[in-house]
Amino acid sequence: MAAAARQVGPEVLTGPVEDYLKVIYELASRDGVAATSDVANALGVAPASVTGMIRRLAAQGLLDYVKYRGVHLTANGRRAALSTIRRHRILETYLTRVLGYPWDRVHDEAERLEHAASDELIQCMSAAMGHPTADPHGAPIPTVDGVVDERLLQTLAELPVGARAQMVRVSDKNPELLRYLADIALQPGVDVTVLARAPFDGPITLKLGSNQAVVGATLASQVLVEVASAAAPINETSPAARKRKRER
Amino acid sequence: MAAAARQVGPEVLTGPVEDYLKVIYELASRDGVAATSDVANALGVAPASVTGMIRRLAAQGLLDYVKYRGVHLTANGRRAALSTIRRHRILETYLTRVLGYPWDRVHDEAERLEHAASDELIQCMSAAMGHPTADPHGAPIPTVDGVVDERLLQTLAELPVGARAQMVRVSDKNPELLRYLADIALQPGVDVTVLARAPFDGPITLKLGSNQAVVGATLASQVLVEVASAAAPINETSPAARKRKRER
DNA sequence: CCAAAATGTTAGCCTATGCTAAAATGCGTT
DNA sequence: AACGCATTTTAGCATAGGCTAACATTTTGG
Repeated sequence: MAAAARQVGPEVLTGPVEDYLKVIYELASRDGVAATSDVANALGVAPASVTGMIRRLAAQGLLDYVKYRGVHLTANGRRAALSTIRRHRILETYLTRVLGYPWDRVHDEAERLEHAASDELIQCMSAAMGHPTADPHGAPIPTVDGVVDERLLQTLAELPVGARAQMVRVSDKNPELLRYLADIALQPGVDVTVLARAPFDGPITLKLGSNQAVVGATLASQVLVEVASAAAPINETSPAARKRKRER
Repeated sequence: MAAAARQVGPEVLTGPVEDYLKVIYELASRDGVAATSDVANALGVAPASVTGMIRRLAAQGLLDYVKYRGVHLTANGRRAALSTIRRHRILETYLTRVLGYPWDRVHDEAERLEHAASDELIQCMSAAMGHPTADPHGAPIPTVDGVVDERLLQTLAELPVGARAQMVRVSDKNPELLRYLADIALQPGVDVTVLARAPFDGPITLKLGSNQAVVGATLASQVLVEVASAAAPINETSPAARKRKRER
């Protein structure tokens, strides 16, 4: 037996196991359950490998598994997943904010470090930054006790012409996209106004500060925003978000 | 196949492989070759496991192996080992200097992170500290091109009464020892004078700044020092150091 | 409502790393 | 020079994680 390992209750989690739990958490928080093929796809492994791993994880009580029906995490599994996600996001934030690591590359680095960094170190880094609540891509950072903001957001593609919103979040997994977003200054925290939309999912014209940018529908659908209505309640679930949830 | 991996030429090095190369480098730089049982001991694995791994590493051209005669690294193996050691020591230094991580615990943390951190990240950290040349325990940090100060040092136990020296280095592997050294303020950089020595490897009385401390022979033999002669040549090899080399 | 397509699981295999027990080798001492 | 002890290697096996090919089940479209 080789691989680095992490304690969780009496159990020990290897790097690959942490990766499985993480993607299952993410898939299942969208759809309720994670499908074998989606997990395989997210991890870049064969579906058969996922079935094998899932059986081991179910035996360890980290997830519930009904053959042919997908999986979801148990309380233990969820706790472990959130711990890994916390490590990942604190690392991304630290690398970006403190070390000036380029934001399109922090993902890969954090992806490896998250399995090696102790919770104590992560706590150190978090404290050094004044305990940030979101990573550089806008993803919420779970607390040590596993509390995380799971509110659903609208995508830029859903906004009507004239809408004003704040850019909140984008996936950290696509370096080219991230570099482009940095180029046009469309990053978490900035204000966006939709100036025009071409029909049939055509390009969307945006006002970004004093500049304008025209973005395609593919890009727009990856950018999550929060409509700039006066004092939006923090746990508000928008109609569009509910719709998205049902549809997946 | 699981485990994280690192590129080195066309080859890929897993965490365990990096660990083997590291301890073989350290053992062989003392004795010329590393013995199977010493490697097994250093890594906490069975001797038979070492034999197995050694055969794979020899096949990959990372070390030279003569059955029953021990191993030493090839140029490739040495390069890989120094790269890992560099990562380890930069990490230790960064954790201590920047994050205030306790010096008796940086070893374990760095031991895991060294396999996950990219050379790019390590370079970032090194730059952020102004490219330090020694880690918090006084161990020299190899440069990116694999140059490292390999000069041999005297131990505190070897100093005659009246000698003045500078504490240079101590192993990072013993947390209790490190905590105790911090307690008595015997850390890299401080000046030490030997005030008295009891016979038969008895306790040694030291002057440390304005304080005194009495240490046992076991501790003294783990603390490496440099005699405070006026302007010691940097590559000087003391008679005592040569003697140590022969004896091992 | 049923057959084909899509999805998921099983069977059998591979590699890396580890272990124990037994056999082989090297070395210090007489 | 040889014997016995310490060291090292070999043989055989285990576990985690991965793969492909074949089989099973679910979903979907006619």
